[in-house]
Amino acid sequence: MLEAHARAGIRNRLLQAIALEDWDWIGPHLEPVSMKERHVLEVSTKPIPHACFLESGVASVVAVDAEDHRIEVGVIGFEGMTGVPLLLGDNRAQHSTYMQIAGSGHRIAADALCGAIGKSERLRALFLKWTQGFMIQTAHTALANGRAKLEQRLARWLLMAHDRMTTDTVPLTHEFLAVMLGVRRAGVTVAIHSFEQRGLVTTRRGQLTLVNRAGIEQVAGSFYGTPEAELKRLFGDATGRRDAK
Amino acid sequence: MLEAHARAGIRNRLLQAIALEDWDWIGPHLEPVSMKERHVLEVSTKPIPHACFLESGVASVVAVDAEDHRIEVGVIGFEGMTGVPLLLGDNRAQHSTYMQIAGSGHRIAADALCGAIGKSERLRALFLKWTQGFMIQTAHTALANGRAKLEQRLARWLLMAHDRMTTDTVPLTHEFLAVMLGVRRAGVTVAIHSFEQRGLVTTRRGQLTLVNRAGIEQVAGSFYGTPEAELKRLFGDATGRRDAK
DNA sequence: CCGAGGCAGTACGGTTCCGTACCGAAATAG
DNA sequence: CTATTTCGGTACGGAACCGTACTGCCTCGG
Repeated sequence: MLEAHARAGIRNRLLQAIALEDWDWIGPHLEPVSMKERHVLEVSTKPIPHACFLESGVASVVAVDAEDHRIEVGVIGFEGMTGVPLLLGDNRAQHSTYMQIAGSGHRIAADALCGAIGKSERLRALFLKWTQGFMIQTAHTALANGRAKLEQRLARWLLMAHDRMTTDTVPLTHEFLAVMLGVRRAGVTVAIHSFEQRGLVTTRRGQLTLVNRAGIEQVAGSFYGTPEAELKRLFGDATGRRDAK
Repeated sequence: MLEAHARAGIRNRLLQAIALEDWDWIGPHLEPVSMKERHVLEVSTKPIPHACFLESGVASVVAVDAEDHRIEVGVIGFEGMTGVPLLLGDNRAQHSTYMQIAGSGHRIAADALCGAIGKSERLRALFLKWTQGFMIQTAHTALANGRAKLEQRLARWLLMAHDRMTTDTVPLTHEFLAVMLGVRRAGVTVAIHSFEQRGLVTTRRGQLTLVNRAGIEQVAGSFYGTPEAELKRLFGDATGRRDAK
């Protein structure tokens, strides 16, 4: 539960963008949550209990098929929300969603969210705009998966994670990066090693630090950037790609 | 323009699913269109003039990036509609959309569509349900692009096209199939040749006929089927995967 | 009926990435 | 402080697919 006066500390871009008149539909239903890495938000084929507006951390949306092939189809941070199907009138999760990098946020019960967007047209429009941004990200993930090389995809992933973090260090093992990208763990190791030798990142066991963001952007090329630019277009410059340091 | 009494001949699943009370928001604004292959419906970065409810034919939604990498991220036929961004409050096309297989349908001006979903809650819910189905398809395209082999992806594409056609013959060159899948033209040729030798398809210059759909489904494995099953779940058995013959 | 252009078949070296596996090093638990 | 687990580095053969290119055939327009 979060009263109107508590909005000041909010970092989530979607909550920030809620009009004052709409806040009462959402704020009182928000419940602060802190989530460790691998915390599960949605399970494929099961009902979605809550939507979550992240304040920090990064969530992964992972598509799964009947033979258990998996791949990440989207990344969500403080710029957005989980539970997109709820916005489209579906209460079942098609994909699995879990925290890839630990963080916190505010969750709202599925019913409360559906009620809110049923009451306020403006609120619904805001969330649907986010849905549009997320769809674009998924489409460009499909593009990268089909056309980009491993190094480009890894660079893209690191940049997307970095956009959603306050530090430059990604606390992830090669194994998990490999699962996200749908490639071999060993392939990730080699790629990271190459990045390191080029001075783009430094590594320690279980973590990786971006030291030359511009260089990583160069590796990713145009596979990174379009969804970020579109989010800016949809929401204004406050959201989207963070400037290189 | 299509009056209420003209609904009888409609084959488009979404138009069929419109409640009688809602028909007046849509029907009078519909304009019949016939479109050849490669007819352009939406151009990346430009405003979307119309949404289109297909009666026949297949449209491809193709994501493009700044360096002109392209790949198909979705297929639309008589089960759905083009112009998804309009439903989410965005009037710009992020992707290019064009007819891959010639067909006909009914189009509605962007303004009229937005007006209609603004007036009828039920109508909006219907179209958003389609949006959800389309998102699932895009996500599974990302999955297939990242994890499936060329033959599996080709099989998946043929099945998705077949679901949306009334004949078993796909009038496409290897070149265009290759563009959709984001692979070499020569790679498609070899894969089709393999299909042919296994008795799954027959080919002529510029066209390909499915003769053993079950066999093709076996090749695609679980990379095909999930979005189709979800569409069934969302809309009932009338839509979705067509039974094998 | 013939010429031009589009399309399919084939080839070949090269690259990327996979599947698998092994080992040492680093963190963690007891 | 030691034992156990997890993680990263490395290796190797092989499969999949690429980029490129050449050729012959089919189809359609004239």
